[in-house]
Amino acid sequence: MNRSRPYSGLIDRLKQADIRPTRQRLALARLLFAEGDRHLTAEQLHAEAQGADVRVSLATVYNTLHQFTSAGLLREVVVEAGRSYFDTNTSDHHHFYFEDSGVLQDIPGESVDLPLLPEPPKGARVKRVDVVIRLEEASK
Amino acid sequence: MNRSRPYSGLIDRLKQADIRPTRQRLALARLLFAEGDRHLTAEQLHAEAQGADVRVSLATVYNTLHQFTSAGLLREVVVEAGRSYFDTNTSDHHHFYFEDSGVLQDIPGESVDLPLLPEPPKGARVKRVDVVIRLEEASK
DNA sequence: TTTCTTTCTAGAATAATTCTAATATGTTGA
DNA sequence: TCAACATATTAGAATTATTCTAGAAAGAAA
Repeated sequence: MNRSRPYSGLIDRLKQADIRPTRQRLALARLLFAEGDRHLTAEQLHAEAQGADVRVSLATVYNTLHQFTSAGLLREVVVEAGRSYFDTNTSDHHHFYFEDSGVLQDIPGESVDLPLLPEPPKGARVKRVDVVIRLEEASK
Repeated sequence: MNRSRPYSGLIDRLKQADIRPTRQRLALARLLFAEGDRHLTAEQLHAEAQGADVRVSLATVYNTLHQFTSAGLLREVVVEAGRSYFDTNTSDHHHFYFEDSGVLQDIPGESVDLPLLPEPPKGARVKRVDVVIRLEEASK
């Protein structure tokens, strides 16, 4: 990464996705994509932005997350009613979900396979397969 | 099923689950378990109850669905942020989700296997594995 | 610049769900 | 059976996550 132009890569990334690289979209993109794979809710990203002195409204956070998702820069993962996580890893992969803490985590590698995927019903096409392995404290 | 004692089986089922078979719980159980596997939201069950002249409040529908779920009579399935489905099939199985219509459907048989289930992280135990195959209209 | 379009924002609105506290029902023991 | 207690039910208020609205601000184009 080039420290002197921290946004240049992101600007291109947004442009390629046909998303105008505005101040707040860039700032959010930076928080999201700066390092490693992340799984954040809108509230979490909003809080993180506040902490980083990036002033964005929650509505913009939602808008941006949805735009990024439609553009394929993020993937939305639903593991709990009433809360959406946005995953910066858009490749084909699955998740561990720690029910006790609410943490969502990628399952590394190709360690889950679905060799016997059933035929989709007539007239329907498979859009995506979601696999969530729900975990709880071993002591329970 | 014995038509003259439509509740007797259900009463036992609730009692075995340590749930007091009250008027409204029985009525809801009847709607839920009368036939085949079902996937309902609280709102849907509430509406169905109204239609069947069963007067229950929405709060009771929620309470009852959660009690049944904790007792293992139902399984909660989350496929969309902000909406919970309750599945009367509690055996190990997976789902088709028709995104266009919001219909959730069991995948018959054991047609999905997970032969390479990854090791759960230390200190965690697998509580459940959820597989949702998301479908959309083939024409899209 | 000037103009036009898109984006951003605060705050209101909505939807699903949970909470509250008053009332009703079910259960138990005399 | 009925009194006494525990548990359920209810309407409506409260909460939470999210979306909508409409005016202000910023970006793009000429």
